[in-house]
Amino acid sequence: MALGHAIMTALLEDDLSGYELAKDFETSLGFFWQASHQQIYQELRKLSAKHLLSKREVTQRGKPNKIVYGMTKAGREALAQWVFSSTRTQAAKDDLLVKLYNLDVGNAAHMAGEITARREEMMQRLYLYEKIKRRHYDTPESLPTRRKGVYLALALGIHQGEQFLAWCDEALDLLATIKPGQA
Amino acid sequence: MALGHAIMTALLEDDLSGYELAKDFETSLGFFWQASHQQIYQELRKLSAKHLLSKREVTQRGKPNKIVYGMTKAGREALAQWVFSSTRTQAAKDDLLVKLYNLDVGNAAHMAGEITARREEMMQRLYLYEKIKRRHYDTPESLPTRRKGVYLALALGIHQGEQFLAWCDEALDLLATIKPGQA
DNA sequence: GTTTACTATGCAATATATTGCATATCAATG
DNA sequence: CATTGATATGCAATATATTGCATAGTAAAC
Repeated sequence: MALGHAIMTALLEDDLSGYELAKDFETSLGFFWQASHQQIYQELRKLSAKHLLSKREVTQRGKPNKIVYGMTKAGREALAQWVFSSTRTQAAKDDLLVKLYNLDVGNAAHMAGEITARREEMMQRLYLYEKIKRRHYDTPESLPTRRKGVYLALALGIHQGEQFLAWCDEALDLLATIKPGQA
Repeated sequence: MALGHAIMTALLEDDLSGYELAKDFETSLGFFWQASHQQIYQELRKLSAKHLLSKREVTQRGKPNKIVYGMTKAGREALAQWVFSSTRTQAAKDDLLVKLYNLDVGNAAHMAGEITARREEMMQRLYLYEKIKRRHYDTPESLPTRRKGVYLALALGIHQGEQFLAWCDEALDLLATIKPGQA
């Protein structure tokens, strides 16, 4: 139940409602673990049923009331223990790669278009990563321990992003050599 | 139904049984899309129910009979069309990154162990990738179109793998600075 | 003043994935 | 000769994820 652990991780420092969590997942931890609001709401209910999270309703003016979740002692313990479980590498399942296996003269231009779009997307994400890095994680050695971990996740995102850009360029070059009428 | 498309892609060149497909998925396409045999068998039945695959039973001596699947005309058309659908980037969901957000002095040594294991795994995979590349994809510009696509997938795997190794080294260096008794 | 966007949560149905188990034959290992 | 491993397929149950829809108030835009 990795989503549960991702949610608990996000709740380590702040108590949040499902809506706030869903927003959070679009940035920060969500860079590495995406989840829709439906998934988050369901998981929150499960986790609080297991007493890993506490819930309390917060009355609001002008807005619907929200249900704010927070970690319980049991939750903190379960999360801390989970870190010690061993997990294997998971292959990144990306449609783009399956599509590449289907490359032919007829779809080469479309593939180049998709790769260009991905490149653009990644550029924007990298810009954001770099901004966060410069602002909060400039001198990793002097960070408190937990933030060193966050820095490492960010560093992986940056490295992989940069390498992805380089790959896009290589791919676009090679795709450009594919002309209709060839084998 | 991306798994279905991955399966059809694997069946483009050869007709295969579920068992053979499951083996194939451990190498080649499976580098980029993992699936268990249960998933594959179920998906095969669905695809043949939709007439995207044909099935025939092959009697064997000394082994259980196998059911061999092959692409139908409808399957080839559906697959070719799917390539033109647009798909977004999916964040790689990796437990390791969520765990890193939970880094503290107590689990730093464990995290270093996991990263070392991942590094080792990746080294072996890279060795395999490089072997395949040298043997079959040495001069990408002169490959037939479809194999250019496979080459690009492989190139992405190699680039990302190499960058992952570099990240592991950085991570292990930083983790080594975490000593019990610090903040 | 009506449409759109944001806050906030949820149900229901379907699709996809994982885990555990079951069956059956043959070949090789110990 | 009993166990293990490879070949070959499958059911059932559960877990996880996606899609579409529903509700409901406020604020800002047009």
